[in-house]
Amino acid sequence: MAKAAIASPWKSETERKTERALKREAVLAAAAHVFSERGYHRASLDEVAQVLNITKPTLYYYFKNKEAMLFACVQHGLDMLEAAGGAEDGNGRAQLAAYLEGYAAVIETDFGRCAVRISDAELSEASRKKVRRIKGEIDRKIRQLVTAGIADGSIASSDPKITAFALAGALNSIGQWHPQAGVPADKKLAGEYINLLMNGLAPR
Amino acid sequence: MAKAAIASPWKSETERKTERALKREAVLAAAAHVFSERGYHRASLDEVAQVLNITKPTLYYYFKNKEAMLFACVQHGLDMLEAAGGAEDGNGRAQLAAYLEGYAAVIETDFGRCAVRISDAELSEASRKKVRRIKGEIDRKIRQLVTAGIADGSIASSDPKITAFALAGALNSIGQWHPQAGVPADKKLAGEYINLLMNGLAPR
DNA sequence: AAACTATGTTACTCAAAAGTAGAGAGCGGA
DNA sequence: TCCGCTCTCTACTTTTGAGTAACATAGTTT
Repeated sequence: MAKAAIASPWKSETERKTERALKREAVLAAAAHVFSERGYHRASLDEVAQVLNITKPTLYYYFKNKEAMLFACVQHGLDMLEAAGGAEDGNGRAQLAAYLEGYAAVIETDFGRCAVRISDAELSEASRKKVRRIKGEIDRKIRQLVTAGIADGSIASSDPKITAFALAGALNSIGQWHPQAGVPADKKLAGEYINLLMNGLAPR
Repeated sequence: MAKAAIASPWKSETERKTERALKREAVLAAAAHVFSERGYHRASLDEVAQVLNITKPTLYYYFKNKEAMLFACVQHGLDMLEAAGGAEDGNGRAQLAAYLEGYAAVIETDFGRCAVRISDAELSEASRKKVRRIKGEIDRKIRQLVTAGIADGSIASSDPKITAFALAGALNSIGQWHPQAGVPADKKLAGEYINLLMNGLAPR
C-alpha cells in the first residue's frame, strides 16, 4: 500500500468522514464536561459552544437537540462503566474489587459523572428505557460477582441484590460531592472507598 | 389561666400567627416533596402550588422566591441530618452505627433527600456558604465519631477524613437511586448498607 | 463556471416558568 | 360603617435558553 510521503493539505473522502466524527466527539466531550460540572439544566448550549469556540447552532449540526447530547453522554459513560475491566482470575472478592476499582476510575471522568449524577428523568421515555437497560446490566454484573464471591466463600453477604445496589451507590457518591468541597480526589480516595467496602470499619 | 370551655370560631392574635407559620411549613413540605422528587430545576412552582390547592402567587406570600424555598428545604434537611440522634453509650463503632442509622432514616424523608441530592450550585453564594458550614459540621461530627472509634479500638481506619466522607457518600446514595428503580426501600435497605459499611464484604 | 455539499454564522422565534401588579374577599377593630 | 390588615386570586411582564431560518463561505464535483 502506497503511503503518503508528504502531508497533503487536501483531505480524502474518508479523512473528511473521520474529521466529522472527531468533531462530533469533541462536541460530546465538551457537553459531558459542562453537563457533569454544572448539571444538565444549568448548562446552556451556549456554554458548550463557547468551550469549543463555536456558536450554538453549529452544535445542531452534530446533534439533533440537547437531549440527544445528554443521552449520548450518559450512554457513553454507562458503556465505560460496564466495560470497566477487572481481573479475570482470583476469587470472587478479588474480581469484584478489581471491577470496582475500574468503576471508580470511570466515575472520575466527565462521562462517568454524567452517567451517574444526572437523573434519567431528564431523558425522554425512549432514551430512559435504554439507559435503564444498561444500568440493569451493570447491576446484574456486580450482583453476579457478589454471588460468585459468596459461592466460593470469599464474600459474606446475606443479600446480593441490596449489596450490589449499595456498592454501586457508594462508588457513585465519589462523583457527587467531588466537585464541590476540597477533597483529595486522587487515587487514594477510591482506594479508601474500596478498602472500606471490602473490610468494613470493624477491626479484624 | 382560664381555658376556653368552648371552641371559638374566631382566632386570637397568636393563633393567627401560628396558623401562618403552619401554612409556611406546609408550603415548605410541599416544596421539599416536589423538589426531591423531580429535582429543583424540573420542579415548577405551579406544581408546588397545585399540590397545596393554591396558586403560584400565594407561594410568594410565604417565601421571597424559589431559591429561598430551596434554601429553607436544604437547611431543614441538613439540620435534621445533623440532629440525627445516635446512642450516647457504647464504644465508638456502636455510637457511629447508631448515628448512621439515624442519618439514613432522615435521608428517606423529603427534606433529607433535598439536602443530599440537590447540588448546592443551585444556591446563591450567600446561601451556599451557610450550607457548606452545616455540611462541614456534619462531616466533622462523623469524623469525630470515627476518630473516637479508632481511639478505643473499635474501628479500624487509616484515614478518618476520607472514611467520614465515604460513609456520608455511601448513605447519601440511598436517596439517589431510590426514586427510580423498584428498590426494596424499607428498613432493610439502610440496615444492609450499614452492615456492609461496618463489616465489609470479606468474611470474618 | 455553475451547482452542490459541508460547515458555520447572525439574527431571529418560541415556550416555559419565574416573578409582579393590582384587584378583591373576609375578618376584626375603632 | 368604614378602615385596615391578611391572604389569595386573575392577569399580566420578564427572562432565559432551546431551537430555527436564512444566509455566507469554501472546497468539490460535473
